[in-house]
Amino acid sequence: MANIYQVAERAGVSLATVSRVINGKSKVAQRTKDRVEIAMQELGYRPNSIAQSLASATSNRVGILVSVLDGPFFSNMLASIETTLRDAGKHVIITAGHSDEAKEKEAIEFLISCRCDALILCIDSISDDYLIELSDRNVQFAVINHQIPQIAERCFIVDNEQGGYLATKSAIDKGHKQIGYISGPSYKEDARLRLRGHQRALEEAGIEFDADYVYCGDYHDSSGEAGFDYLQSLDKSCTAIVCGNDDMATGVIFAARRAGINMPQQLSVIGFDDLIFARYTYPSLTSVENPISDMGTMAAFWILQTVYKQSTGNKIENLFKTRVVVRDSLSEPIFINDM
Amino acid sequence: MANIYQVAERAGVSLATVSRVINGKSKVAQRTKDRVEIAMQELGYRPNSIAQSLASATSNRVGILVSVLDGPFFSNMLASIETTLRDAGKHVIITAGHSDEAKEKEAIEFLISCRCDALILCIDSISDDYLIELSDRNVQFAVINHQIPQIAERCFIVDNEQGGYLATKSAIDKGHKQIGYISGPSYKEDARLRLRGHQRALEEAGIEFDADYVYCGDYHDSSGEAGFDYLQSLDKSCTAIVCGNDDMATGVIFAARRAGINMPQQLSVIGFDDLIFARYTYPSLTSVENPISDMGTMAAFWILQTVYKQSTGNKIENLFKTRVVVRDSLSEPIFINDM
DNA sequence: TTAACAAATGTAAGCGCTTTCATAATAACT
DNA sequence: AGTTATTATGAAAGCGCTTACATTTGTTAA
Repeated sequence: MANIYQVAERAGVSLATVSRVINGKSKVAQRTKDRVEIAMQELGYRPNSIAQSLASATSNRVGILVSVLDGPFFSNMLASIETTLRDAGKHVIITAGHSDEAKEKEAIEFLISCRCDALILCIDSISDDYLIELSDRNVQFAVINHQIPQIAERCFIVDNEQGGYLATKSAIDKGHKQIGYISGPSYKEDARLRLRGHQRALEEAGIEFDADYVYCGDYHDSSGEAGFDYLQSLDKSCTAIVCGNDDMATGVIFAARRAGINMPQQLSVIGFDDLIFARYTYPSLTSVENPISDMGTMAAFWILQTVYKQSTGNKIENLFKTRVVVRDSLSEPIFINDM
Repeated sequence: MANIYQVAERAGVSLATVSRVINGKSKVAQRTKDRVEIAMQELGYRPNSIAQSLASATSNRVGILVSVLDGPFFSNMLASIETTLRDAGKHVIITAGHSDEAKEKEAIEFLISCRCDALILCIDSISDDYLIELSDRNVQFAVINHQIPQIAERCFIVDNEQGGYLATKSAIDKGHKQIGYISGPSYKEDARLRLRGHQRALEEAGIEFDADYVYCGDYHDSSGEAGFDYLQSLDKSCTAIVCGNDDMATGVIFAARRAGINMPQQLSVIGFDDLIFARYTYPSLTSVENPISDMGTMAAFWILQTVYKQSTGNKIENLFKTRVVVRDSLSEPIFINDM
């Protein structure tokens, strides 16, 4: 493949001029520019991005760390990040951290050693301190789904409290009063915030919060099943169960069907994340939309503006609001007299 | 970050020697090697992969083209490719072609201009001729899910005919005789092969093939619904419907439930691909496993061996067999006398 | 016409490595 | 010890660009 010298020779200019027309920064006379462009055309020239990177000390690479590559949660986000960054001529290097602190750190170091200009991190297990240290080391990065006050401007998060609030409120609005809640693990900030939103919705509706009606799961469907069994065992059974995520909601639906419960007539179920399969469950799952892919795009914009000094014309928002996507799993409760 | 000169200076050797210990190819005396390694340690040195690429004319990049990044079909494959290649120290650049010929070509050219050493292509719309031309241009690439006789050794495909055969056979084995088939679009090779497998299974069981019981869909769930409606309108209604993929099978399940049909008692449904949501449908979907992620891994191995001359110790297989994953949507038919 | 300045282009030094070839050090022989 | 075959190391060119600086060309005003 042709290189810059050959283009320069063919166009009868020096290689510096060719470089100028490639980068379009400094001024080149229109006539010379045309000549160079024709020469590039004729030779099928493509700048060697590796040489460009070496010479300019900018790799045009952005590293992405997600906990898992497969699974529906991140793939939309990856897709939108990739599109945004590719349009800006950046390459994306994707790695998985598998929710393990050592692996996450290793992945970050890998991305740094790839000379990424910036990182987008969806971390699970890494401490805030490590990230703050990274930021002190002058590593450029954005964080998705995790709030760190010291570096808030580079954190992009969903309003989990609001999501939890909306989920429970949508049940209350339908007339539910006995509402169970299956939470994610309490060491996770998002799980705590969603639960807090749930409480606020109850409070606001004048329904007393009863900790017995909260089951603490682990975000996997099996704990949804366990949570359902637990909630069933209580004195007053719930007419609705709000879950910290869709996986657990699926577990609830499984277990409830196994128990011969009619949904949504006897039991409404609400999830969180609105994953792709929410529409495939039966009944199809009402869920709180998690705008993870918008957050990815925003993080990409932030990087383009902050790191690459490109003005994308987008206003940077750090906090994303949720909304409830209503499907069949939520309906008015049926009150059966005196059971 | 330290560079190779600083390491050389600290270790009291020339940079050539440092380069040798980095690459581990040529011999270096143990004593010098130790000194260099200590120096690298002390300086926290990491070779600059960009400079390495430029000097060695190997980018260590592998480009991946899939039709869509989101969606469950490719994400497993991406994950396994990424893992395999990263373990071998290669970077992965991922692009999406969106099932559009122009975009797919553009994506390929993008990957080439990224100086990828090799490509893994999951193409939808690009002609064989273009790929053969690519291969003549000496571009190294593997193709997944598409068979091109002239370059068969770099094509990794699933045995679609066998998959179609197994799907229908599993219905026949349960006692079904009236089996409808909803095919993917006939311009797609995989759709044709799956249908051919279906025919073979019927033949083998002595069931006469009736083209009326084949509906040609487009691989989307809406065409599953349409296919169901069509098959219902026929004289003899089917006790089982075999579908060219899971999306259409989902459509069948939706439409059948809307029509008040009990599954699987009155109707068995079989899909193809065994996507993640197959277990979330109700009834959960029996489906033919599509080992797409194994094919991805194999393509990665092939590249490591062929392009990078690393012996991975894996035997390269080009054809992948399928198996049926049995779930609730398949059962014995109930024959109702004289309806 | 020419001095004074701006705009366009060229020159050349890197960027941090790999790799060929030459040289120095060591080992293995008479 | 002297010669030759091996092995370890160093010197230097080059990968294809970017960019600071130098030089040339073009433009304008006196």
